[in-house]
Amino acid sequence: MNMSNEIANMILRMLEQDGSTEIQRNDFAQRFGCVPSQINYVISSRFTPEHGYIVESRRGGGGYVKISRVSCDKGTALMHVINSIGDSLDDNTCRAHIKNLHYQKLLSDEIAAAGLAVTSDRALHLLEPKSRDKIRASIFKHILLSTIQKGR
Amino acid sequence: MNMSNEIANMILRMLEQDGSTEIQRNDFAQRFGCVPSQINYVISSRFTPEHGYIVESRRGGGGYVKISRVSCDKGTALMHVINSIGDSLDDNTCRAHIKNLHYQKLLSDEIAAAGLAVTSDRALHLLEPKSRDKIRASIFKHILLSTIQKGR
DNA sequence: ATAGTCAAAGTCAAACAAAGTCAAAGTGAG
DNA sequence: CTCACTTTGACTTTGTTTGACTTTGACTAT
Repeated sequence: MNMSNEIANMILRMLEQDGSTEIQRNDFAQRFGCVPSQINYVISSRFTPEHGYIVESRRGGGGYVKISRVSCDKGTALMHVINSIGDSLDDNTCRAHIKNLHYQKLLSDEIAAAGLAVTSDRALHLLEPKSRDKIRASIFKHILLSTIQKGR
Repeated sequence: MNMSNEIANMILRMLEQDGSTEIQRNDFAQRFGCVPSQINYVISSRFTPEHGYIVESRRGGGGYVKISRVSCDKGTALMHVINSIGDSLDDNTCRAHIKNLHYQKLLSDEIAAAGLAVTSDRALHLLEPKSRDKIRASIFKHILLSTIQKGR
């Protein structure tokens, strides 16, 4: 078993408690006898939004990395949508997704409106069409994820 | 938890009463076992106008530092924020805006979370830092606008 | 009034403490 | 042998802590 997997397993075990942990990147790395940036590697290869996790962090003294699993009830449906989206998403397809999810009551009026506003070609008009679709995909995934967060 | 956070929490607790407190910088620092200028650091990193606070102070004998929370009324407040933003907006400033608006109840939990998600460096990581801030500004304005739309 | 003294608060930069990025080098399954 | 995945480390960026030095205001003695 390679180290990245061991680290990922450790994180997974810690998540079992309440679906969220906070780690100190450097300490953590030391416990595993690896270089700190390996933690970043593990996170970015295994704890992405596509995998169903949200990661927040802070640098500087008393910094941390917090990993949380997004809980799945209506969440699963949204996760399916997220997973169905590649790394690029055009305006029309995006609107269709939002309207559909809204129709299915998986998105509130407010979030649906915000989602449309924020992924519109209008909001992204500064970008070249090609990167526009990439960014749109990223933004759209993030807004969906944010509605899955436990509690909301 | 680092010291700056503890100090900030203390101030926050004191603010809970009536939205305003007065402290003695040196005494305060001593209670926390830190150097007085750390209080300035905490204030200037966490109690800025952008965070929704105003700070007044006086030097000399019997000096003080007074921190108060400011409040506002909706649509106009949001428009002010929108207008105050140029064509570029960094992640920290953006987060501060959102948290402040959320705290002032001008943004719902859900929209605040979505706003954070969608404007995060994480969501925009594909972009070069420079265009990132431009797009963030655009996205942020659009999401605020979407919440002003009549009805919501 | 005026100068002098002391008690605040303010400024600024250096030192320190995290986390993030990126690309080069290593590894192993097919 | 090759390609994807992993490991490593030098360098960057962000956030915190500390302390030496400055400014301001109130009070006191002349």
